[in-house]
Amino acid sequence: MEDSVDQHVARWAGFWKNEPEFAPEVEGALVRMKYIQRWIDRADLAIFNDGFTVQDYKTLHVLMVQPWPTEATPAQLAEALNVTRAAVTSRLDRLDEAGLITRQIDGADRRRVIVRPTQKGREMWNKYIFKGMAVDQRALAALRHEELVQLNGLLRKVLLSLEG
Amino acid sequence: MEDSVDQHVARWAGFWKNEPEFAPEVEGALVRMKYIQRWIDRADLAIFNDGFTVQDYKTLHVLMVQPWPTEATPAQLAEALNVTRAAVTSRLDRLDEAGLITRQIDGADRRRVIVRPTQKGREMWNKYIFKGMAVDQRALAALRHEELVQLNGLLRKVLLSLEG
DNA sequence: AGACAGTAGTTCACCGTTTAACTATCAGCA
DNA sequence: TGCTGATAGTTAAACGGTGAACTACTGTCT
Repeated sequence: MEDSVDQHVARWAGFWKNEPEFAPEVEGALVRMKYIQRWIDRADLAIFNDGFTVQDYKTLHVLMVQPWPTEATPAQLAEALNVTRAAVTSRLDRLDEAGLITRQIDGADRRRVIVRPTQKGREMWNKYIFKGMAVDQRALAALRHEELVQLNGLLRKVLLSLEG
Repeated sequence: MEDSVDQHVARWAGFWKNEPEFAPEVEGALVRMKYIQRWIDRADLAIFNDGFTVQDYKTLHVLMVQPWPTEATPAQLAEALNVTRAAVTSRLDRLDEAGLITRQIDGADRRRVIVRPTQKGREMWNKYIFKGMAVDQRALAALRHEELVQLNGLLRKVLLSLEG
């Protein structure tokens, strides 16, 4: 059965009939990933309707999933979030304001700031983490466990080549 | 062999040992897709170093891959680009300024604007389209053709369930 | 010890996007 | 024909991000 991407790709193939640079399976796979991502982004957005934004959540999340102890520097968070340190500064300002995290200057290296979740921050994270995972599961619900393993195998192969 | 995502997921699994809501294969697959997407975004960014930006390109691209005839309304472009119509307006202002597209009021419905690429716009698109596809191919170069087909099969299955 | 390059975080100006008005137009209906 | 509600696109203010300057601090080399 055909999805919307099959139609797109078929149309593009018309343009580039004789172009070896056009690989339908490559374009198809990437567009599909983008569509799935988009679907999840929209579903995630619907979860956060109050003052707590999806950026706030993601920032809190990368902090919470740090290896024990649960703490990180702004630079580490910036790397994990794929934003600049400047952006992290303003996000932390908001989280700090809301009492969800604390910032403490590192005694051993006074340039560094150590960010930690407060109790309230942990609770806020807990409130949303399962909703987020539920969205993810709904997104991939069409695949059986065996197919998920297969998918991960293929994606892992790709990622290893990019990371190497 | 393990990639970086295996490590992340293994750590998360520590948190949620007994939580049925946490599905390692689901989280793994989605994070991997995100990482691949991120790698491509960065590579794409490197292609556009002159005044022509990646947004300009993407806007031109979704216009060019329209079914014949090559024309679209701002609203269609906004949908395809996943941005608001307001954002499209400002993008089109730039493209118009640069002489890459034309805007013409639809005679049949004078609220509508029909956007078309100029000859110069077509040439600009042609200049970059193959570079973009080369990046895409490099991203998935680790997979053989047979594996790409398999990957598309799995992703198609997902997308069909989301579109249905 | 003092100079100096390097690093962590913040601040600031700029840019693109969003959200919310606002204008112009269309279609339906009294 | 003239309301009325809906729709397409634009405009304006607010927001979040980037990149570059800036501050504070560290570690090394002489």
